[in-house]
Amino acid sequence: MSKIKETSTNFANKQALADECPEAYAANIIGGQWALVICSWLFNGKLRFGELRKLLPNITERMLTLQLRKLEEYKIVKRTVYAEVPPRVEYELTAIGYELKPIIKQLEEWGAKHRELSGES
Amino acid sequence: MSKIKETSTNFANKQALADECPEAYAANIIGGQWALVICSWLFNGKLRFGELRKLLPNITERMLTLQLRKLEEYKIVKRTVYAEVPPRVEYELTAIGYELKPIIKQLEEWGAKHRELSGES
DNA sequence: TCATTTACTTACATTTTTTATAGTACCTTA
DNA sequence: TAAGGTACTATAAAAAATGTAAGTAAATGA
Repeated sequence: MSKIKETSTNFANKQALADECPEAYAANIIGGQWALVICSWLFNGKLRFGELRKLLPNITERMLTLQLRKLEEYKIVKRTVYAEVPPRVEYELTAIGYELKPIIKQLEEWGAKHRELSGES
Repeated sequence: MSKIKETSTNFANKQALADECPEAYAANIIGGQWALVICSWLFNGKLRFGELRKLLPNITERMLTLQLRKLEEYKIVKRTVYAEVPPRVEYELTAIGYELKPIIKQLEEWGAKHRELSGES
């Protein structure tokens, strides 16, 4: 787990910003490299660790683990472990996680539009 | 300007993700530590460099410059330099930049709600 | 006994982002 | 002549994020 240095200026700045600005608070949570994309896939329903890995071809197991752990910590996803061998672990969005759907959808639309504009100029 | 190493795996991953997922594309653009907050302030109208610096008490001049340059590069903000001494530079959102407003507003609402949930449990 | 499967974990290396500190140019005003 | 204000730039360092490679446990089937 990537430990954050709680004495760093960066940590203090993030805290202060998040305290004042809910959008910065939100960005800290969903801001990793893969978090939004993981959520996007989970909007369609539960997925196993291995399934997610296949859907995100370039992600390493380490990064997938880290991102899922972070999302779990913030209660965006729920992790269910089945006592089987080989192990089976399923990930699904929580209620608050699912509420990201319209936001991500809008972000997608904005991104597509922005790319179009940039491509033309 | 922070140069990106175009031979790194990280660069390739970001590219590939952004190509396929508009939300990842968007996240790359507005994903910096201060970008969203800068945009938030600019929704209310033009601001000078020094005004932004005062509104973001902990930001360094370097970071503010970097973030503004990035936002300018992606046509989110427009930079206007007045040929005066001492210099005056104004920043304002472009049309596509302004279209982030509803998204950021929703993010704020989501963030506030998430924080509330986390505080209670 | 041995390989197989799955979801990790660990140690380490590299890359990217953020912070720190000290400058600079320019004209105006004192 | 000197100080002051504005929006920066240069350089270095610290911190954070991401990537690489290898290893682990535990039951099952061969």
